Amino acid sequence: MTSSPKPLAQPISITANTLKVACSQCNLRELCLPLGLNEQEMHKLDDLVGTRRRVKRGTHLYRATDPFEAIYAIRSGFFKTGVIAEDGREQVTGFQMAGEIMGMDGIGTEHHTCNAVALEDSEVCPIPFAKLEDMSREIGTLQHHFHKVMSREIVREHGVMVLLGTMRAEERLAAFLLNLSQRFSSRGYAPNEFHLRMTRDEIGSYLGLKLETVSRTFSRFQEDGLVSVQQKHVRIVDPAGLKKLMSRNC
Amino acid sequence: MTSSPKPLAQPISITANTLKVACSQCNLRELCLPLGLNEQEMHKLDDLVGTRRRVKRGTHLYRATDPFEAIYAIRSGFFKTGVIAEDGREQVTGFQMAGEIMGMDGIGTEHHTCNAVALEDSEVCPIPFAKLEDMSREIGTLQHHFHKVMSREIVREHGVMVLLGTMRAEERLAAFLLNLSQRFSSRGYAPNEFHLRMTRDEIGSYLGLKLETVSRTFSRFQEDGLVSVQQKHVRIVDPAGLKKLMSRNC
DNA sequence: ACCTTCAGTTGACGCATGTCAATCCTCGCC
DNA sequence: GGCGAGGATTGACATGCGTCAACTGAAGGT
Repeated sequence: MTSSPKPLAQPISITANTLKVACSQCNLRELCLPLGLNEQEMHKLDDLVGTRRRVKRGTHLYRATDPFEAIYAIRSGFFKTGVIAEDGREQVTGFQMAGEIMGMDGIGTEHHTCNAVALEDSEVCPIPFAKLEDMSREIGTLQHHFHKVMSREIVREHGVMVLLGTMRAEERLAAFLLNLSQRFSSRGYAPNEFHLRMTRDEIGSYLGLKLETVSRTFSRFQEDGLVSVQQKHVRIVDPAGLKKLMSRNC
Repeated sequence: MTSSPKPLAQPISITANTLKVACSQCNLRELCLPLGLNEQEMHKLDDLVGTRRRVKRGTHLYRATDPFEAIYAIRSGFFKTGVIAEDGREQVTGFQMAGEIMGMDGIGTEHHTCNAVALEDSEVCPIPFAKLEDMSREIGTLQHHFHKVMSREIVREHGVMVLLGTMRAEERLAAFLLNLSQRFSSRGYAPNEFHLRMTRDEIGSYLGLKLETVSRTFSRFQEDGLVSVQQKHVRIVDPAGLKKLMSRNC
């Protein structure tokens, strides 16, 4: 159903039975924390990253209030992060895929402030944060790149604020699909055909909509020939049409 | 009209005619970047921070696409930050006051991604970012505190996402007022009486509402005896009532 | 002090999205 | 292979907020 991954630049095969895989050998390194490091620096990073941790679908990688010790690079799989307000309302704050970094919300308060849940069986590389700071003091490239990663998270959230603050349902869903498409694409997957890992309810929470509205909007897109949807399987038929939809009504 | 500032802990008088004022002498240091540094480290930081820059009301501190060179600590005044989507829609992403740090959105792309506009005559302390990274490699405390500042920005934005994604107009405005109240309070100003520096339109943009809705909601709060509003002057009459409003209807 | 301009308030009305409910579809499990 | 449960779809109806418009009030400049 889902398209198979195409290799990224310089693919490197990994022996299947080693749980600990070095950054220097990881085919995600161009998307992940090691970006920009030279050979020697990358090997130092290998020592930093802990052994990989499997997270089964539906289970938490961390929960709000857990003590903060590490950030996590996603080696494979798919996650959602979300916060729960005092009164119990839940808001999905993001969906994360391979090569992305999670857990930076915990630095400020020494404990996590979101929940992170695997939406499919996944693997993460824990990066003990105290050690990351130590190594950042030695390797300027690493320090700078980590700052970039955090900054981009801030900018990503600005984008979500624009979405939630100014867009109508159709525009929100179009923006969501195009964003997923772009991220799958940059990981070597087909940009226009993919499997949604999350439910309509989770999409709705992320987009500030009710699940019924998400479902109806998908149906409308299908009627209009923009996408073809069957449950969680999505094919973007008319990417340009989706883009145009987002810039109308200004 | 507005209450006068009460001194923070350990107030230190500043000679009025020096434009460059050291962090070590700044009465905002407990709120700002130097937090947690010892005497010696603080003096190093003094060399890092550039001369203060005045920003007149209504003018930009920086604009989206400006090359990124420094982050800014607000010495005095009040700012808004916002992004403009491709199609021209504007979304206010935050309001910043003394002691807060702005500009971290620019790290990831080497140029700023928001606009920052002074809502009253203000002063900022520019912190050249390359130098901050250099010094962070020497002073672990500074490095760690900077990471905390960025992390808290991420968490703050999560809060805005909850607001925009799940709250109704009344709840949004109540949350907004209580947030301002808390921040004024921690700067030594009266928590329950303050002057809004922004227009109804800017509040609306931040809260994902139209200015008419903001205005109507203020009026309703006044009828219900929660606040007393006259244009930009706000007095919170019943803080507990506002808080209760936010946790209803879950 | 007056005028101009911009911000804020208020009302009437419409629409997009939420709410409630019934039904259908899929997938995993026995 | 059939069954059960949860996810998804669709319809009918309700409502909160947006839109449009008129009016009021405050601030700033000459």
